[in-house]
Amino acid sequence: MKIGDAAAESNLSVKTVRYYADTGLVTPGRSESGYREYDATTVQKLRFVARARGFGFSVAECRELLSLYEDDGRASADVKRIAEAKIEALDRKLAELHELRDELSRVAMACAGDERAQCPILDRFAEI
Amino acid sequence: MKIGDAAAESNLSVKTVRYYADTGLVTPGRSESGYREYDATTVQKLRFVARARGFGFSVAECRELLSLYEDDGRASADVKRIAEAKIEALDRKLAELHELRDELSRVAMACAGDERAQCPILDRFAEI
DNA sequence: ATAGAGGTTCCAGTGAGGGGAGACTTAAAT
DNA sequence: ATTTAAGTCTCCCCTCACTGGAACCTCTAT
Repeated sequence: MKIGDAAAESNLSVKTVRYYADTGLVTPGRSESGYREYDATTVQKLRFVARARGFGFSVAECRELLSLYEDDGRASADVKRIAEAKIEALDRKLAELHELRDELSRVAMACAGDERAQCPILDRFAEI
Repeated sequence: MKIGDAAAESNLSVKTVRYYADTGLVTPGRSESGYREYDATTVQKLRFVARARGFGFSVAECRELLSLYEDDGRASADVKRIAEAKIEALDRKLAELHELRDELSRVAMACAGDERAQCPILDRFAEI
């Protein structure tokens, strides 16, 4: 199957699928005329990567997960370690964003939001 | 004051301060020899931007906030609107990350994490 | 006089693609 | 059989907010 169908079947854009081939994440064949040719296995890998990306894994992490996926001799512990590191990273990010959100919310609440110039939000950013 | 001191006083890197000058976010003067010259007002603007960036605002948003900060005739409503839009964006991001975190956590919990190949995490990504 | 610290410009790269040009191939409609 | 439309190819520039480095210049201290 050609790239357009492979993209549709994996819920990725054609540009993204081409990018994944360019960076060696998947290796489609080539037709005589030079078109990339995707077989079922390769499309399945694309889908795998699309889902892992959706879970917040970087392309580099997807590469690692994909090689474990392809490795019959893998240990599930290796996969779990990657997932747990990602969960911890998500927790850190969540805590940071939450704190930001709360302080911004506090400051915004104190702002009258009228036609006057006085503004606690700007004051907070300008704080000496 | 020269760029190194301005950077130190605003908790930014020299590279960042130069970038902000290149993109017109702040406009330092120039000494005869060509060095950027930062006065107190300009350093204060750098500090303002550094804090706003720390709150998650993009440089473009900082530009907008900075122009309100400099505008004596501003209405605090304009600032509040920007802040509330950012809070809503943060809420959306938080909800998304939280959902991700929880599902990843559920899936990881189901993984034995041993030397066997069977892995619910990979299964989840490979799901048909 | 010279060493070193700090300044200048410009170029390249990051992650993960998106947009578009110009050339080519393929599939469908006439 | 021909034409047209859609799809694909490579290539290059753009994003965001910087960071790193090279080559060169200026200032200060010894």
